Amino acid sequence: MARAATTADAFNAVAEPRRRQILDVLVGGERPVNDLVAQLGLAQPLVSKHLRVLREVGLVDVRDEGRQRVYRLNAHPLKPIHDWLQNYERSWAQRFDRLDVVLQELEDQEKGDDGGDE
Amino acid sequence: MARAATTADAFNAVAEPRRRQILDVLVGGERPVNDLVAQLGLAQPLVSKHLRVLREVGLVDVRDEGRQRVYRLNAHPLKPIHDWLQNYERSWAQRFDRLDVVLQELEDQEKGDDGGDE
DNA sequence: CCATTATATGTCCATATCGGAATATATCAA
DNA sequence: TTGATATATTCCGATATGGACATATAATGG
Repeated sequence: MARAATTADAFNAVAEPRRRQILDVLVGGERPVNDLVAQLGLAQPLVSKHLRVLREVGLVDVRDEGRQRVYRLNAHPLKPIHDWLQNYERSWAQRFDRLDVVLQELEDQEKGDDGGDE
Repeated sequence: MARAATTADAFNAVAEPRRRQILDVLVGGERPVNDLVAQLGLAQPLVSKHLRVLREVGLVDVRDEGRQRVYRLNAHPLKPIHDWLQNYERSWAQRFDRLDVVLQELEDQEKGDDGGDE
């Protein structure tokens, strides 16, 4: 077996930076392919292929609008990623027990502070 | 160019399910490799290889403890993923404006319901 | 019908994957 | 030293990628 298909998962689909860029544009509202091509400065076939992957994972929907195809974001499949991350949120918010970090922490607290930990 | 290396990113590293499983175990505290092998039921070399990837991305730290190597979670590299997702959180929380979805929504509410969305 | 615009698909290549099997390395024990 | 235990690395094969380029499909306007 090789690496899981990019279409296997939102995890896999979103691992590709261009694909993330595409979604980032689509958060601003639906767009026809050429808009994406222009905004991202990528070759049109590339964009189409990335859109295919996103579509297969359900991250975008398409609508035919005359000779254009308008793509629209559907963020739902991202939720599992978010959910998975929840377990770890505390881990990067919380201080580590490595000595240097702990010292930093103490220093910060001594300094008066204006916010507890978030 | 082929697909980005798994070690390129936390995004890429975490796209692999087993790697996520490993991290999921490590949230519970540091573990030597064999513990992971046992808990995950994977071949030892496989686990070692996945751990290498996680190490290269900085998601785990290692400590030598006698003849064992104890791995410890470092969730920091996951933060970029979380940050990226923030833009989309509203998108799956909010209701969509597609007619069918809206109707569904109304229906569900009328029905009293015993399960929201998953 | 033909040309043009908008998008999708197919072919090719270099690259890197995950997993399995075998083996290397390292530490401890007798 | 020899052996056992714990972990890492190497070699292999099947697979699929992203990108470049060429081409197919589809809709629109003469």
